Amino acid sequence: MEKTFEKLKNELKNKNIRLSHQRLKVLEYMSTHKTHPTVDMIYNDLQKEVPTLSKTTIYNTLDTLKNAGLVKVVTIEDNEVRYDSRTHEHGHFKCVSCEEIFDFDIKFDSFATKGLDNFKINNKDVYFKGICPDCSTKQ
Amino acid sequence: MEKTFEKLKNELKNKNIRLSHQRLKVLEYMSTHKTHPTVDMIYNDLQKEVPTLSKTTIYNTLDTLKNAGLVKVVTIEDNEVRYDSRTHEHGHFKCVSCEEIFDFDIKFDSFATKGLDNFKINNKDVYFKGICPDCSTKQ
DNA sequence: TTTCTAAGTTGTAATCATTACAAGTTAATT
DNA sequence: AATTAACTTGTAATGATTACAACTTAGAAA
Repeated sequence: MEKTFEKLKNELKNKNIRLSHQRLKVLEYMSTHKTHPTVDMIYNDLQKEVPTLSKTTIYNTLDTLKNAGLVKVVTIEDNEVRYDSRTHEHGHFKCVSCEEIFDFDIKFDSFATKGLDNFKINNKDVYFKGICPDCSTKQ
Repeated sequence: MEKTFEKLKNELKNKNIRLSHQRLKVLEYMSTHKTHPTVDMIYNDLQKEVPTLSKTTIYNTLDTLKNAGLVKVVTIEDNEVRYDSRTHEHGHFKCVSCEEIFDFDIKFDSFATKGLDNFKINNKDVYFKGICPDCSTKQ
């Protein structure tokens, strides 16, 4: 069940976050591009529509959206930060060949963990790396 | 079953990686400090023993050790990279209050995943965030 | 042991992502 | 339409990581 741009817009309104032109553009971009983009990808794409857009604004906006729970940060590699607007629980798989990031379903409750009694868990991330089917057959 | 420094040293030898003084110092540090240190922490601590040590060497060495499978990179936050010499399968929990990273046992096979048929998985990372028991009681 | 050399180390400089900041602009309330 | 706190922008500062060239060394060979 994906959230539409309109729904996301309402969520911002409800949280008293101003609906600036730039913010809405970034939000719309995130809701239509499920590619786990980097700041640079967002910047390069959106600049075509909004030439005055600043990269600082994208950083600020993503931070705002992150705090509002509308986007998630994906740190699957140590040298790039990606953003994800799918906020339901799922895992991330990065193909080390084509660099694409795939979402996959995962039941966090199914984890058999030991040694976390009395730990308050607020956030769970599951990152896999390997080769995607397309890249496997190409080799 | 933790690997001793001697065992790690042999693993380097077997992989034809030269046993330079600096490399052995970093390796020894990693095998005795299970704190998931950053490059800076390693640098600051080791400089006391090896004053001429360069930060570049630490980056190079950690990269070598990573490729040799003797250390793992932990990217639980988007603004710091940590290193781990425990290479058996386990998860990482970061306390957002005291910033400490805890290891926990987890059976990767217990994951119920959907949508990863035909994906070759080479690497799995599980990152949790929250509050550790000590910080919970202090509040 | 001594010699030799490919590989490793070092310090400096370059790069790249992110953040700080001050001046100008705007959403949205009155 | 006026007001103002919040937002945006461009530039500059910061901080982590990488590139590179000169120097040093581990370890093989003689």
